[in-house]
Amino acid sequence: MRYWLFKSEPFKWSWEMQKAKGKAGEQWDGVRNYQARNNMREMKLGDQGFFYHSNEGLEVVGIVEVCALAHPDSTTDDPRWECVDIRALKDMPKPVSLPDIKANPKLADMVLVNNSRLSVQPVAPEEWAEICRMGGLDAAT
DNA sequence: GCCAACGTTGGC
DNA sequence: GCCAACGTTGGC
Repeated sequence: MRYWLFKSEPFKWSWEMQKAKGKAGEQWDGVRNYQARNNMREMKLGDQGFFYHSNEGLEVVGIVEVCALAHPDSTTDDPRWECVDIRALKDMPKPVSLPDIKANPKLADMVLVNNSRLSVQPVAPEEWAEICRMGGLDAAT
């Protein structure tokens, strides 16, 4: 299983909205960036990801799970763009903020720190475990 | 609201 | 295929 990070502006698509979709989940549409799309193509069912609020909040607020493989993005006719479906799994007991992440030497290599503009990013297992720990989650569960 | 960083586009 | 111009993103 691999780990990812999904970034969204809460104005546009917030964690609350994602949770409201429940188990059915929702397609992660609107991505118009090749790197982000390629990341989504590599996702498998059951892969997990952080849900990060950009622009406002600037923190990891929850954990999601991939519940549909990459398929055409229904919000565009352009066949280049695809997206996966994700569903909310659980809240971060304690949201992990960007300053917290930047302040942690173990997370210095995170894509979030070094390429803040990429909206769908891979997360290394060690980084996943560290952020779960910071957020008050046992990484094993 | 500003500005830096990055990705994409298009002319040559 | 290169590179300048432009648009968008996102942190501050």
